[in-house]
Amino acid sequence: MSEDIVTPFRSHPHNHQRCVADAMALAEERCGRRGVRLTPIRRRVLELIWGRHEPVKAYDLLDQLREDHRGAAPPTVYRALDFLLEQGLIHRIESLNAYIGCGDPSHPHLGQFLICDRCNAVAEMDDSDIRDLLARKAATQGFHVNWQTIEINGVCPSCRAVPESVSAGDDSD
Amino acid sequence: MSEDIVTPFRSHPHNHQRCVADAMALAEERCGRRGVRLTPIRRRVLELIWGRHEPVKAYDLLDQLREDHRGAAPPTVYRALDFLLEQGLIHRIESLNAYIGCGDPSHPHLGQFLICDRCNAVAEMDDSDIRDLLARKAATQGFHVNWQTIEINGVCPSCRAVPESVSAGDDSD
DNA sequence: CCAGTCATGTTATTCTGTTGCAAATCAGTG
DNA sequence: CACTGATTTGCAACAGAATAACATGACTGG
Ligand SMILES: [Zn+2]
Ligand SMILES: [Zn+2]
Ligand SMILES: [Zn+2]
Ligand SMILES: [Zn+2]
Repeated sequence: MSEDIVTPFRSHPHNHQRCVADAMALAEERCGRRGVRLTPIRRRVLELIWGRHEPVKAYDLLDQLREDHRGAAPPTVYRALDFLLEQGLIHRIESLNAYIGCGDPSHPHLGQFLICDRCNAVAEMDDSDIRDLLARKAATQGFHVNWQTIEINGVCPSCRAVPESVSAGDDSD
Repeated sequence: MSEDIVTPFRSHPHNHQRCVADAMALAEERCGRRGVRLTPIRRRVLELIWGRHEPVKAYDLLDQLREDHRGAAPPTVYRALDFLLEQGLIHRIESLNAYIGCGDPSHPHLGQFLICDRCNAVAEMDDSDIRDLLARKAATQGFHVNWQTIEINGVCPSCRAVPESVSAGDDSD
């Protein structure tokens, strides 16, 4: 199947405790298998990212990190983020300068992201149709693709079901 | 035709003087028609962006701007950039924090960008197949699309024709 | 001329991310 | 254990990207 919804919109409340726990377990396992170290700082940052189901900013992470890790500085969090990105455990959302947990770190991939402008929810897809179409279109230009950044902004299902004004941000444009 | 190459890779050297002049003329015309003012600062910034056929950084623009416009400050250039973005005369490349001239400002559009990691060349597409596929895929998630950021990194045709080491950046990964 | 809008000047600040080097920790080795 | 080399962290400074806030100037239309 071409369409792989890695992280859907969390419309119905889910067991988030478990959701995070699963993600952490996957991460542990993956790092073990790869022979890289998911150190306490890295683990904590990943936890903080998963804690919200939204894109998280580096300096927000830093603030939270400082609460129980006195002496944390920008490099602390950026190094952890670099590690997590390398291991495919998180993704960076370029258009937001923010980071989000990867819903399927079992194989490395670039995701395609649906970003709700009202509630900040993000769904991750990993759709081969999209990947392939872009690669094909690029090829017609003689271009060889190494990396794709696909970020789609709009309104998620939950927010569409709601009168404009209720959700976060008064964008009565 | 679905495939619209707005700005192709400039493989053969082209008449860049004219290329810029045309772009400026289009911009003048478009602003006139829209009843907005392409002031000297805005015009200069657009010129500077077109001067290179690459993504240009805001602070590089600022430096250049200062050469003949003493007293230019960050807001000077960011305000000009905002204006040019609004008028669809330039695009912002999110993954680079950089700006590039739009090859077809005649109608407003989001572009899809092919970015060469070796030589920094960028080609702009505005391909309805891509746009539509993404909209369709988003729709299957109940998502309504307002905006798309499509940035594809890789190697452009000219650079593919050249042994790795010659071009900028030693990425013998 | 006056008021209103748009554009610019100016200063400071915030947010985002990196560099460089020293200290600590860890894994393997004899 | 002690020695070594690699990885990770601590720390201080800095660079780069963007915005806030408020004053000033310039171009409208009456
Ligand atoms: Zn969850
Ligand atoms: Zn993912
Ligand atoms: Zn364009
Ligand atoms: Zn190239």
